[in-house]
Amino acid sequence: MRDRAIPEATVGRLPIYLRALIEMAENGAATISSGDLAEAAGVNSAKVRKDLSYLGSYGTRGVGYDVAYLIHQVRRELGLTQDWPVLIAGAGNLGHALSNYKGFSERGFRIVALVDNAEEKVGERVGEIAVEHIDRLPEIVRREDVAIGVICTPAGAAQEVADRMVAGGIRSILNFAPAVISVPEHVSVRKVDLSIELQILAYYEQRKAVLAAVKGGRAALDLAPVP
Amino acid sequence: MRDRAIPEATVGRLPIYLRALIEMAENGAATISSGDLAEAAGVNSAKVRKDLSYLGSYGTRGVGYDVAYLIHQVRRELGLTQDWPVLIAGAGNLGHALSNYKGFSERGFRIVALVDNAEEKVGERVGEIAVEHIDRLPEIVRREDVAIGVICTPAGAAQEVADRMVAGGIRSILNFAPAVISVPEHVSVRKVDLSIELQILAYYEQRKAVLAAVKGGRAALDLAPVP
DNA sequence: GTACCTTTGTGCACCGATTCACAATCGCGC
DNA sequence: GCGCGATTGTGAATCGGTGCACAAAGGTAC
Repeated sequence: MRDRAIPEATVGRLPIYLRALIEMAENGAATISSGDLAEAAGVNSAKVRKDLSYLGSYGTRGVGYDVAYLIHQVRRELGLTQDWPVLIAGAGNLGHALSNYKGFSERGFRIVALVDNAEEKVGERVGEIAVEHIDRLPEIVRREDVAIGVICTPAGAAQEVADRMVAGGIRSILNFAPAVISVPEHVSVRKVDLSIELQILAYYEQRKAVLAAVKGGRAALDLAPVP
Repeated sequence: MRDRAIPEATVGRLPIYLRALIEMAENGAATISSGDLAEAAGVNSAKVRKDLSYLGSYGTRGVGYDVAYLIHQVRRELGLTQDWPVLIAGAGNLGHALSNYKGFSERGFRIVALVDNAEEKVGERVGEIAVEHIDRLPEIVRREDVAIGVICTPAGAAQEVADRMVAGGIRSILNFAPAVISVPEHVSVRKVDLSIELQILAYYEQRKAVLAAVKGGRAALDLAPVP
């Protein structure tokens, strides 16, 4: 288990473990068992152990994992030992909120620029930084060595902004616009669609209502006629 | 294929198809093939067909799917034929941004209340609504028949807010706080963690750098010593 | 009415991820 | 230094999801 390439699903959970571990450390815990970490992360313990085993054998049988050491290893694996300069495109509601979001800076993501295509927004101050025009994107990317871009524009502008980010040299994109964007092979994209999450909840909510109706009697006829 | 229970992965894609279909409809398309829909949604066509087959056989061989009819069916399946009143807890940056977010109302999610525990925020106007105190949550939920709650508080407050939501009668929660929350069996939870997404991008970004270094020569020694 | 073209719906093989279950291993107390 | 209780690390079974590939079926042109 000592080569590279961690399963995608595991990569998605490492940040959760990391958060839990940091909390443990703050509470003064020196070691933690897979069971306790699993509880804190909301998964089962076998998964925790298998996930952590991809990083190496850092646990001690009969004892658990050294919290501080494990934090270090997870950070290293995730690439969080360095600072990541981030550029946000779109100075609307969401762009503003993300620019001010403490959770980013706390984890080593430094918002170095907020760009927009609207002239009237340029110069507006948002927290520490001022909105710049999107035309200056390539220059900013070069100056600050930005690798990660965040798209907070309306859906219609998303693809064009993505293209400009890629042309400017950005290699990873987090897309909040409700649109599918396409990028070259070498660029990573992740998307967060706020309304999709609500739609998924609506589906299960509706399902609960339907099931309750069925269980309640009459409507069961629709599915399985009583003999 | 005519019983209930759609695979989770499919449920997650239906909103994407829906968005693409609505765009098609606006562009005047009457029918669409699985191939075209796949392209618009960024998946492959077999997946589209299989996903849609869970809703029923709504396509016509040799032709494709009727756009308007398919929109109706997807909406019905997702439970979007009705309006969903939504309550947001936490009037910080993110709470404000989400309250104003057009994407919610466009899809039938009506923000009926924004609550916070800070007295000084109560009364503050955000778009159409005014911030109310979280103590009034149960009353609001009853009055507006709220089923869905959104948590936009700091991590420390998330569990307590979730508990209050559940106690107040909310049955689905979308959690933006970077914390794992636990709720009773009958409550659905989905979480969106903004900084986790960036951490995942950081991982792949770092990996690309490592791989490039390896390919570039020297560093390959770390992994596979040249004989 | 028939032949051809297109596109759906789905059986099947495959793949990654999850979970179980247990041997291997550690620390500790005596 | 030995035995016991705790906990890891991982094979193996299983599960859900993906994608290929093709038969079934509708539309169209002549």
